Amino acid sequence: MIVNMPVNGTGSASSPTSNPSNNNNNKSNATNQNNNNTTNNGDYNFLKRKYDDQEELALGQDYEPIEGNPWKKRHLDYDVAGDLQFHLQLEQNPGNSSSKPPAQSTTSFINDLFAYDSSLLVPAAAGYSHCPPSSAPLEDNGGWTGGELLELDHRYNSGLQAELGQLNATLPPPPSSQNNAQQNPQQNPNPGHSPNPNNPNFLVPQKQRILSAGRRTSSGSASGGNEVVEADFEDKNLSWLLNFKFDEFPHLSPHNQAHGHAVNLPEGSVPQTNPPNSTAISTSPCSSASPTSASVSAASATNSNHSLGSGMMDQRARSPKSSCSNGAMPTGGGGGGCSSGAPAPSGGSTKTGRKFEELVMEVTSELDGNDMIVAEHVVVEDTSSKAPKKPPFTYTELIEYALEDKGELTVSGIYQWISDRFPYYKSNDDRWKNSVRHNLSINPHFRKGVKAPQGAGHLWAISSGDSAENVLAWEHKKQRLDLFFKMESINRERIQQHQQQQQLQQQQQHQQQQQQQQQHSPQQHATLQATQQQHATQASSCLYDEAAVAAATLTQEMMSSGAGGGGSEASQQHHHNHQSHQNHHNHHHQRLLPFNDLLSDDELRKTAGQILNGIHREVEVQSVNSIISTYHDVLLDNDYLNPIHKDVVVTESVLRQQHGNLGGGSNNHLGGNGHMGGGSSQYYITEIDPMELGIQMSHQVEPSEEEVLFSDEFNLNYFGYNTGSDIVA
DNA sequence: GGGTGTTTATTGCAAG
DNA sequence: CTTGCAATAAACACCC
Repeated sequence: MIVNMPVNGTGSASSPTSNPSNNNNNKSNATNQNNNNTTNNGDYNFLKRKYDDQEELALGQDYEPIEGNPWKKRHLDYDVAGDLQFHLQLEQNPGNSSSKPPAQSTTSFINDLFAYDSSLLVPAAAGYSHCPPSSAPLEDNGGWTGGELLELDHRYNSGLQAELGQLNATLPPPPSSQNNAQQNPQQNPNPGHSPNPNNPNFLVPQKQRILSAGRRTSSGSASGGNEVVEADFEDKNLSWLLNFKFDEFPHLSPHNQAHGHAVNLPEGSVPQTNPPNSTAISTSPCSSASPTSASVSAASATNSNHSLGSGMMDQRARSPKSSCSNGAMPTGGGGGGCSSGAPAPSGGSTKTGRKFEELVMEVTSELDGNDMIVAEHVVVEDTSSKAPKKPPFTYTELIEYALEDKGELTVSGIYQWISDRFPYYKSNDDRWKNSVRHNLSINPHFRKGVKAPQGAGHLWAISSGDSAENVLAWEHKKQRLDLFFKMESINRERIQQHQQQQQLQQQQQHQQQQQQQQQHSPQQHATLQATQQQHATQASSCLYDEAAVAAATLTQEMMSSGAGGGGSEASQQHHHNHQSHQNHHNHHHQRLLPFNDLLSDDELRKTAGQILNGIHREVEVQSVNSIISTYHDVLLDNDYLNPIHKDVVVTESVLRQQHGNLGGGSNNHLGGNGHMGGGSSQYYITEIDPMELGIQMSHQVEPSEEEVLFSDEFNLNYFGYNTGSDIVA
């Protein structure tokens, strides 16, 4: 790894990493470092000692002061030797000690897509049924447990990892003969240049999804996928998608949003109304949505060859291993590990056999409100008899949520934030707090800021990281959190419905019995009434489980912050009466989602372009491998952005000739070579001439059909092997 | 003394 | 089986 971090004239405040004494594990030295930190306002130990001796960053060189989370401009380039050089530059001076980065352009864009996401997911497929209907009795193993969420996350990532593996094969070789990248000699005719921006295949998946995202709902049956899906016709070069324009998606324009970005729905989709069965969809508690997600050294977090990062990304990619933290964690056990050390480990079961697609559909169709069949499959979990379940989030995530939400918090503030939202951590057992402190210390993702105004301790914040991958990674995490509360909310709603049904039945029975008892003893009637009252009381106690409290807290906080700016820590702690807030869910959702920092069309387009182009040579990476893993990991892991079937893309990109219309198309630039096989539907370019777009096709000589079909992993993945298989997420 | 911050060690799990 | 990670426990030191 070769890292070059030139100083860019933005101050010379010292940093811990510039202090050689920090590179040891001597405890006294560590303490000294802390002392030093506290004397310097901009001296954050964002690169912790644990990793100092592991990373190969030029620690002796000057680092930028990270005070105020300055945006850093990362630049990737090759040096004369052909090695990748990682440049880190400040785009602007840090303003003050505030941890919130000033710019949210990228985030805003991602937020658009994120909000967009809910309308992109495939409606519930008819016929699947893996859960008891809503009328089923409450069961302990029903509902969405943390394990399920993890499972969902895992399956989601696993599928994308496979996709990533195929995509990697399409990446261009590095400029030199070094073997630090996966190479595909068929690609990138200009190996001497920066790797990815000129490689259309590298970019297409994202563009493709976004393109289809904007038009999916108008496609109708285009995603049916009955027809034989054939390899993309126009070579492995999918640069035609560069024609993609955001102008086609007015809903992505901030000018079309009255108050920030509401939940954007693609054209033709039904605006979300709060369906009778739907519940308050928790907005993100991290409304600020600062794109400061991953480690300041995102490269470290994504470089598989180094353990510099704490594994935020890895953790996400391997979320199942966090199963020890979910509700299905093994009970009992002893000692450390993932066993019970937490306050109240609860039982529960996982549904590992459940298909990811089903899970996604269940969750997301609640968002759409279009298919309440899905809601019928969401099982209610009666949590009244159990201690709060451990949330399916790692301590790192919890801390990150807290810090992203509040910007800066003391340790006690982090405690408070977590315990406010997760009653699991309300326990008197403070062992988890030790873990929180431990995480803060060892995880370079968190940085210790200035001393707290009062009391002991310091303010903690997220280490800066503005790269698109970090933004997307954060969005992914945020979505997970939203998903968690969402499902808990749904679960809670179901409990209520169930109780209402029960009460209704009881009332009916009561009336019937009353009629009957008019002919019998009045004493029996009184006994029956008492019994029914008792049941009703027990049922009502089911309402306020962990999720209820958490969701209520979030909702109230969102409402207050949306009305008058960010509330203080002390103002967030009202947990009651959450139901009343649900009635105003939609309004809150629009108002409170972090879409306030709007961009102009040009900015939006530019930002989108940066993301789609792999940040265009400004990717924070340490090697070509890192480019691959970083970019793909994040973008693909966040594939929820555009889970659109290729058919939709092809059809709506005017690349498909309808059944029977093939052949003889005068606008077919590729003529008869467009035939991609014996299938009944064929893809070929109709009106878009890549050359007109200034796109140089990778094959100047038309390849053979077989070559086109089988030489490109991307096409195989996206256009060859997925016949009729809808990509759900 | 309690809160905070750091470090080390251990354990269990999942993935390779 | 190895490795990496998260969770947990514990010790220690500093600060208020």
